[in-house]
Amino acid sequence: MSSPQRPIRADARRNRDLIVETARATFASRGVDAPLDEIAKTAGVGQGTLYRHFPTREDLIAAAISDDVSQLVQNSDSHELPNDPFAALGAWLRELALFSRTYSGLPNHVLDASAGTSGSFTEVCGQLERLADRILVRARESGQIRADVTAEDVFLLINAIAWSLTKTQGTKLLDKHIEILLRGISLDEPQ
Amino acid sequence: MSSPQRPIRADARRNRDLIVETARATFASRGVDAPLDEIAKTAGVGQGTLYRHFPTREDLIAAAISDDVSQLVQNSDSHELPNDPFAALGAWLRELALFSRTYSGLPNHVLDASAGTSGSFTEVCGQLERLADRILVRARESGQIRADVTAEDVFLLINAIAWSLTKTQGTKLLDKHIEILLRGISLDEPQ
DNA sequence: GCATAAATGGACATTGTGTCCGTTTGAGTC
DNA sequence: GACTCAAACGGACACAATGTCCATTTATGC
Repeated sequence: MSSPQRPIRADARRNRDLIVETARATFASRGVDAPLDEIAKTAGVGQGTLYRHFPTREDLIAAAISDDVSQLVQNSDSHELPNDPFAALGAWLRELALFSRTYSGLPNHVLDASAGTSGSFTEVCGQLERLADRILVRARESGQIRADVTAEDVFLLINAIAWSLTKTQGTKLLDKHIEILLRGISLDEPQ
Repeated sequence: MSSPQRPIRADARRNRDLIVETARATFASRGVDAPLDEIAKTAGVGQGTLYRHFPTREDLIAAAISDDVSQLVQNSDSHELPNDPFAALGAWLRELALFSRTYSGLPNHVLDASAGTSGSFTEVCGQLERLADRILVRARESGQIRADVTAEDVFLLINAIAWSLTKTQGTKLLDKHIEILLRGISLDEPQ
């Protein structure tokens, strides 16, 4: 269909990478709602350049977290090795929540992205959602999860939990709330 | 300690009430993050007037939702009549979540307020949190709730659920997620 | 009526977003 | 190596929202 008429220019590629790298650092330290002009300035490019490469903030977020998400997808494989799909689900949910924390404010955008139908950020979230579905289905097939609980439910709930604890230190509450969630969606009492 | 040196002036009181009433309507229709200058303009007062009465947005939100919260507190009494504290908890959580929905964006501020230590909005949230505690304790005493689950947990979780469904129509998902929460915090399987 | 402090309201400074457009520059061509 | 031209650049600008400041107005007690 649409073949790249011309290869991307070297300086453009360089600037793009520089912006993404700067955004990653800035988002990690100041949250994903950090001023974009500050990122542009730190990267040493004009605002126009930043906005041409990433028309919306979420496009930039998508580019910034893309590597982390890939990592998350890979890690899920290692969780699936042990033959306890339920435990694998719990471990992965925990990892997802901890990741959310790395970039403060992220859950807000994840929620927005679920509503949207296109865009690179929605794409990245879709990856995670599909992965959640795979892991959930496996746990359900092994008879540990209620049949009426969908991946959408679990994804919404874990994102909500991550959101409500973005300003909380430590993992005590997080672990507790994940455990409550798991108990709520499990088929029979885990005890 | 601090006696009111002078009674509040009549025009000030009138303007204050006008602002609150306008804010209620605006917050209900456009969410609690609606521009404050728009509220001032709609109320027919200057921005300075609005900001003197309500130095922060959350002060204004507190004033706007104060009546609703009182209503919520009163309703809880009627829920407590039936001798099933667990069901009463569920009914009240549902009502709280539905209330959150009335003012889109509210859960964000509720979360912020939990961190803060003063301010009228924190005050209002405190009312709700104490109420949650009372209802939870009653359910726990009747042996239906896990001992390690606190009112803070429940308040955080119901707020998180309400947050994640602010843009969702209907109550299907909401009811489902509340049910998952209840199951997660219950002592033995409700089935 | 008059004095006075409270209350007013809109101009202003500030911060962040996103667009526009004159200028610069990289990459093929001769 | 000079030339061309579209791609890329960057910062000025328009816009939106927040919160402050202060000259003016007004309600209230005397």
